[in-house]
Amino acid sequence: MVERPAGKRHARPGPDRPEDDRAGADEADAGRPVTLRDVAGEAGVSLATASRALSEGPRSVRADLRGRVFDAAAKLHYLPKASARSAVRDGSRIVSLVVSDLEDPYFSSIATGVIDAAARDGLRVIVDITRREPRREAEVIEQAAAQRSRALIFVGSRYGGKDVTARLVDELTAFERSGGRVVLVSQSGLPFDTIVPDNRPSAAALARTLVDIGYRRFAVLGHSPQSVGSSERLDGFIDGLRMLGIEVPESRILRGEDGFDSGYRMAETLVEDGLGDTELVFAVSDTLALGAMAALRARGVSTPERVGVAGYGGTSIGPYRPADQVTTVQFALRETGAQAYGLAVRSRADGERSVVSLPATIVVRGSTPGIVRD
Amino acid sequence: MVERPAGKRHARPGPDRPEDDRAGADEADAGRPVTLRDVAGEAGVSLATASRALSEGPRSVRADLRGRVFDAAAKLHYLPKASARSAVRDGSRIVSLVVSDLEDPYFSSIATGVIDAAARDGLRVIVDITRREPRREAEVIEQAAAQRSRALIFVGSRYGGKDVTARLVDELTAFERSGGRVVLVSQSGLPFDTIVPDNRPSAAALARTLVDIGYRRFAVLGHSPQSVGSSERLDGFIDGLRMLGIEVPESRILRGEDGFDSGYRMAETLVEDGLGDTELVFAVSDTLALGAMAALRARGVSTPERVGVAGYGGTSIGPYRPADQVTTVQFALRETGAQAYGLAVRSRADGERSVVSLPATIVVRGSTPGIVRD
DNA sequence: CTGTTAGCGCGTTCAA
DNA sequence: TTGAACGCGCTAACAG
Repeated sequence: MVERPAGKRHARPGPDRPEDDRAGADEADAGRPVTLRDVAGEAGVSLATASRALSEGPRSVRADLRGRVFDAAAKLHYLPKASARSAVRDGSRIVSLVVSDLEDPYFSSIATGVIDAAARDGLRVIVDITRREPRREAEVIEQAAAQRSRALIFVGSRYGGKDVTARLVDELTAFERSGGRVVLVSQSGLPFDTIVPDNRPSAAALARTLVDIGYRRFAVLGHSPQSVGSSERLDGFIDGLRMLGIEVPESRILRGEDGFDSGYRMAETLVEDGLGDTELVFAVSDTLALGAMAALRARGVSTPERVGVAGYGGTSIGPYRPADQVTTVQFALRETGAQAYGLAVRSRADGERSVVSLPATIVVRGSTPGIVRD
Repeated sequence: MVERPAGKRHARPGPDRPEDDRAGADEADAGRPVTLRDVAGEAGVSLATASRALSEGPRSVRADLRGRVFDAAAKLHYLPKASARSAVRDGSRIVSLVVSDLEDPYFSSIATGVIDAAARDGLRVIVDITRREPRREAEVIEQAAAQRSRALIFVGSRYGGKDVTARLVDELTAFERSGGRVVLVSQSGLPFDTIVPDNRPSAAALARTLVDIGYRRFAVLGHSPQSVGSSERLDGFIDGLRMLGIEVPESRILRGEDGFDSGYRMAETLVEDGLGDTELVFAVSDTLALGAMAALRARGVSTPERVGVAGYGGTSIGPYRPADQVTTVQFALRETGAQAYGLAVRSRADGERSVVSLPATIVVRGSTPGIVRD
């Protein structure tokens, strides 16, 4: 299974080899990977000295020797083998990041934040994609443990049942036993460091903003109550309006799946049932909002002129015409990734858990030009 | 720098410890990572036997012992330490993937393909983001070599000068010396396995398709000639038309930067200079095409009715109205990632290089309804 | 400040 | 088939 020619293992001259072979260093270059021993030999020092010279730590090695070692390393193209390092140092310089779908801009932005932040520390990131399959999740958590990843950052909420979640907690706990740290993003209520979007307050803030620019009569498109996040946004929005003395009639609150088509259908229903005096449609996701916008136009309701549209998420903003750009609530996703990494590597007391909430920004765009009231 | 309490290293009882401690296995569980030795002890066999029992290879171990070892491993939650494995087996079960920008759907789709394909082999993928900075590129290639990554998949074309490219080749070659394989995606002409989009033929195919559905008079928006890919698409499109006996007048060929705004400006210029009998605007990227579409409308040119618009790339397709969905050339990006991985791990003769070209699909959408001619 | 030595946790020889 | 011993490449302890 290993392709290395047998019998070569002992071929390397021991430490007792003659010292006049400095000229022979080039010839021995035949394929065999360069080790620290080669560098030490080339520089005429011991392994320990070579190791110390090349290590980051406090320099306890004479400058000239240090220089010779560096030269030798450069000449031989020496690269310290990471696995050998972590064999003795313990803990690899790797972080594991688990997402359900890397093609979703939400996740790829967070991933970017994690990777960039880790790179600043010289760490690298293994990205795993699970598609929310519990089996796959278990697999990657186990692999991360085997790899002795310094941390495991798990992004995305799970809609699974109690037992599925319990099992996940077990697996993550097992990972922690292997010496790593766990950070959850978007998944709240579990006994690990956590970063969650503050759905409710931010949806309420959006409501206030919309009222500020003149909207008074609203319709709301929600989706699956299974999704904790989307319910929170719906509630937050409605509560936010209520605080301002505005009620959304029950007949103007629709629920369906997530997705463009679902938004389209819900908006169609809305129009068929009679839009009445509705001035703005809020959808709990941007995709839903875009679908609604398309349906409104298809049904002859001009938007944003007759009815404004607002969404939530801030991820699916293409370079389209201003009137098609949806007002939304946006999260600093790259920063979120960076924060998750920060949580993962910060020192903390044993058993201490942090919960940080993701700050949001209200982004007002072409889809809600506002209404001038007098 | 290492937090492990000093002095614990030699605390573990040697192989000469009494054998009646089976009941004590649980109590000794205090934090220390479980090693193969623990498993062997628990199962009452030697390390070698435990190792063989747990290894995938040809089973040369009695069934009952095998069972005992498995039970012990499960009981102790044993996870073989990857770094120790690759210390002796050589070669880690890790692949490095280098992209310039993971938030770009082009790259995140390819990454998804690579990660999924690797997962099927039980390999995991480290993703590095370089933002096209040569220094960062050099860094991650070096880290990948230190990590002994099995392969390095480098995605995206470089627009750097000759010397920058030469240095990149050197670094990648050094990586190969470290025992890994190199696969390039979108970067052609370098001495490694390569996957490239067939820009020219696919642009020509798009041209044929557009002629098929009735278009005869074209304008073309290109961008920076530094980008090899975009020039090829431009040439391919124009040549494709020429084969059908259609010439694009030089005055209808514009060049600028890439991006929405650039497309917008170029289309403005086009309108100001007189659109004439132009029936379709082809832009060498989707983003450019969307910008052009916006500008046309802003200038009162109805699209797709008066002028159709086509783009290239197929990545920036949001869930918008049909009329805003741009006809384009689309690549199977996930599949490309999977192919790149396949190239990376396939066995091949020494020095053999493959070049595979990325198959494209012409996607006709709302922005080019066609023209009925009689 | 330097060199010698002892492992890290595994897979894999070589005898038995 | 099994076990003892070796070594992968490296860092950390211990002497000099």
